[in-house]
Amino acid sequence: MADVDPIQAQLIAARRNQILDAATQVFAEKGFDRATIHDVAKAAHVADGTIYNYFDNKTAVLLGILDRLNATSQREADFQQAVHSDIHQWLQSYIQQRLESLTPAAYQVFRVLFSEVLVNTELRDRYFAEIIQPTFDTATNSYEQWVANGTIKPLDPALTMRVFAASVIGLVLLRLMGDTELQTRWNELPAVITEILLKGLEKGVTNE
Amino acid sequence: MADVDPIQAQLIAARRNQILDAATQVFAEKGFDRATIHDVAKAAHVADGTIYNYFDNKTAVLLGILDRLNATSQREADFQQAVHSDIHQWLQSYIQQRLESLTPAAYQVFRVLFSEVLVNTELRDRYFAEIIQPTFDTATNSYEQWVANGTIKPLDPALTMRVFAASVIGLVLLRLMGDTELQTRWNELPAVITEILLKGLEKGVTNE
Amino acid sequence: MADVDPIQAQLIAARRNQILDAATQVFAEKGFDRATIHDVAKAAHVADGTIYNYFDNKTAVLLGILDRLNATSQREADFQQAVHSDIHQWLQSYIQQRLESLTPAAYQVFRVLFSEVLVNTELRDRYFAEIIQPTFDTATNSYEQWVANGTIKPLDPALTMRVFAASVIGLVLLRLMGDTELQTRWNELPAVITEILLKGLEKGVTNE
Amino acid sequence: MADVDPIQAQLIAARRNQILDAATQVFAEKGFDRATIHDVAKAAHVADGTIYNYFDNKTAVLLGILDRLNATSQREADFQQAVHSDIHQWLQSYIQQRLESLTPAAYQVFRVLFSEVLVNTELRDRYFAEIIQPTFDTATNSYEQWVANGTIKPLDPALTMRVFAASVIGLVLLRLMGDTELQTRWNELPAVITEILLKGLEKGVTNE
DNA sequence: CATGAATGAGGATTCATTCAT
DNA sequence: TATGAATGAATCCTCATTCAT
Repeated sequence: MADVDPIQAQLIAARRNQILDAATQVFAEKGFDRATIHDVAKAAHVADGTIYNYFDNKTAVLLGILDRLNATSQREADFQQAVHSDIHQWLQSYIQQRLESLTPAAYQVFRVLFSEVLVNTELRDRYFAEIIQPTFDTATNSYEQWVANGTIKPLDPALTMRVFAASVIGLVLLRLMGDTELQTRWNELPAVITEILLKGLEKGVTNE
Repeated sequence: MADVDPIQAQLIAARRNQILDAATQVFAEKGFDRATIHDVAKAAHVADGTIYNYFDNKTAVLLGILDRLNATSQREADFQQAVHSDIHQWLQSYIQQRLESLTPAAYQVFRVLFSEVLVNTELRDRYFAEIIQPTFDTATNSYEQWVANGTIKPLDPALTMRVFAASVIGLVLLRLMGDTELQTRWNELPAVITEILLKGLEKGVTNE
Repeated sequence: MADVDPIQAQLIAARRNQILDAATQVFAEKGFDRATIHDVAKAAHVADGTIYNYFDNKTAVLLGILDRLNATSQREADFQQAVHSDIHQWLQSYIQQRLESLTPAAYQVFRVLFSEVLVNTELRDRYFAEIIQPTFDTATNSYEQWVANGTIKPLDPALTMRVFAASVIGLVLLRLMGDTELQTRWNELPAVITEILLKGLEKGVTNE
Repeated sequence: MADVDPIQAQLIAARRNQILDAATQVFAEKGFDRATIHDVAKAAHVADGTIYNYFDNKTAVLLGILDRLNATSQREADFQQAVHSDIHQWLQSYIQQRLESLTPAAYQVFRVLFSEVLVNTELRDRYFAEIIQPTFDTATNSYEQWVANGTIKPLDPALTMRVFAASVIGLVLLRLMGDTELQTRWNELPAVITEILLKGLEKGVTNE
């Protein structure tokens, strides 16, 4: 009952992650409801009961996946702060991050999360409050600075950022839905998106 | 035992639709797996067993929802054909249709469908083959004509159309995820999207 | 509501038999419980509900099969009476009747009946009281006459008759269980049985 | 994860047998289909779900009963081998075994088995291939030896052995059908059967 | 009488969760 | 802590039966 045994804590964290990795995989393949705790336990190479030493119940495992994503995007957001002064850099960085960081593992996380978020009010509220909303707030902030800079058209920041985010999220969704074209040409996308989005926004280009 | 009694057929179709309406509602609220046949039956004001007079099993009800969507988008696609000659018109029409036609009922359909499609391989394949792929094929076709017309930059058609579609689908997804900003300002979007997307694509504007 | 319209009565009887024929077939193939009323209705080329115009419930259909068998064996028993004076004739007649009359249809009746009788107390009691017991009583009666005649060893009549009956019933059972040897050589059996049973029973043969 | 933990294995076997005992009892009383898993679980003093830790489904429980019978008769058959040289001994042994070993428990097994075998093709095939056919093969073999010995009439072995078996099986069936006469005088039967069957078969007696 | 759609009780099966070892 | 057998509530689905047409 040592309050904080660092070795112990690391072991616990490692086991939690082992279970979350397995759960992500399994949930993505079968969906949260069709996947059983037994499936997850098997994939994590532990006994069914062991899962309950680390999570209160099946739903807590799902929230655990969300929490890890949350922590990850927090770290990424912090990183963002530093490079948001220039829209070109920011967009580049944003799209790179969102698209190129879509490793097979992350891929699965979104599969599970999008799927559940759509039909699970509680999860939806948490996901929106913890991940989406902060992202928009930061982005909108940056956008207003770029407009003030005079580098960007003074379109409505909230809606414009949402169109930006939507195009990226939408591409992820289309890929998750099985679009092979996107899968094979994924790394060509940043250039195309930047071309489409920016060339219509840069002040100097449109105003004669 | 008449092969096709038209009155009988209509009654059957009506009852099927009654069940599909209820199922759409219920599946959207709870998710496909968490919703029970009893829930659907109650919402449709029929007995549990009645569902099975019209559908082989619970999965068939879900596929029934997909089939109706399929029929609907088929009709819409036919309508599209007529007005695709001009990109302004087409984009207007496309975005209007996708965004403004998002009635509360359609809204629910997408909730269920996106959620399931993400984690259900069979459904994903059907959805992609029957709805997404044909849409892309038609759109890519139109795009190539506009490029030939000289009204549009010669970007890669496949990827460009996907960015277009993604921005619309992404907005739907963000709204389904509970973004209140999008919900309240939904009808402002077509103008914003058109502004962002087109101004970067029209040849005369960017060149020179 | 005519009390006895002979034409009507015949139609009703015909329809009842049509249903019982179908039920016999279906019950024999799937077993009473696994067979559904719908199965029977389909086989009888009537609607499900029609069956309930002729029988109170599913069990009553089964009892209807028993009743027909009952009537048949009653007629056969009456016929027996006439020819029971000589054991050779009687045995011949008995075995012929039981074995050779095992038409495919009758075959199915026994399948159903044996199967259900074994695990259905009510049916068992009725079957025994209405068919088996009377047969034994008649047979025992005859046997005692043959003993009095001096043509037969004075073994215990009740047990001996049961061994006789058992050998016949047992052969039917073995055949119902799928013994192909019995199936192909079924008509050789009367001779073999008679040889085995009688040669050990005829007084003159065993006593020097 | 030891491959075979003998203690564990014994516990599992014990629990399996506990369930099979209960199932035999319950199936015999109500019939396979009318008996519910809940009935079996209650009789076995376990929860419904526990049954499924030991058997794939309800049918597998029935097959488990068959398998135990199979194992038993295998052991009995081995025992038979030793004493089959003399027909008197063999018949004595065979009838003793078949009739006297009809304990109340075995009694129940036959009730279920006969009942199901009659209307379940899959079970019928297995039962015949695994139990009946081997018995006949062994018996026919012995019979041919006795004929060669000159102690027995050269009747057709296959049919004769079937008449033998049929008389025993038939008696079991008659008893299962509720014949009280057989029930109370069961132990007199071996003598009667032997008398009837053998006296007609022994060469010396009939010839001359 | 014949029909067959509607009913809903009943039952096989699954699976999250507990807990003794 | 790790285990996995036991549990029983929950759910899909079947099917005997009814009844309006």
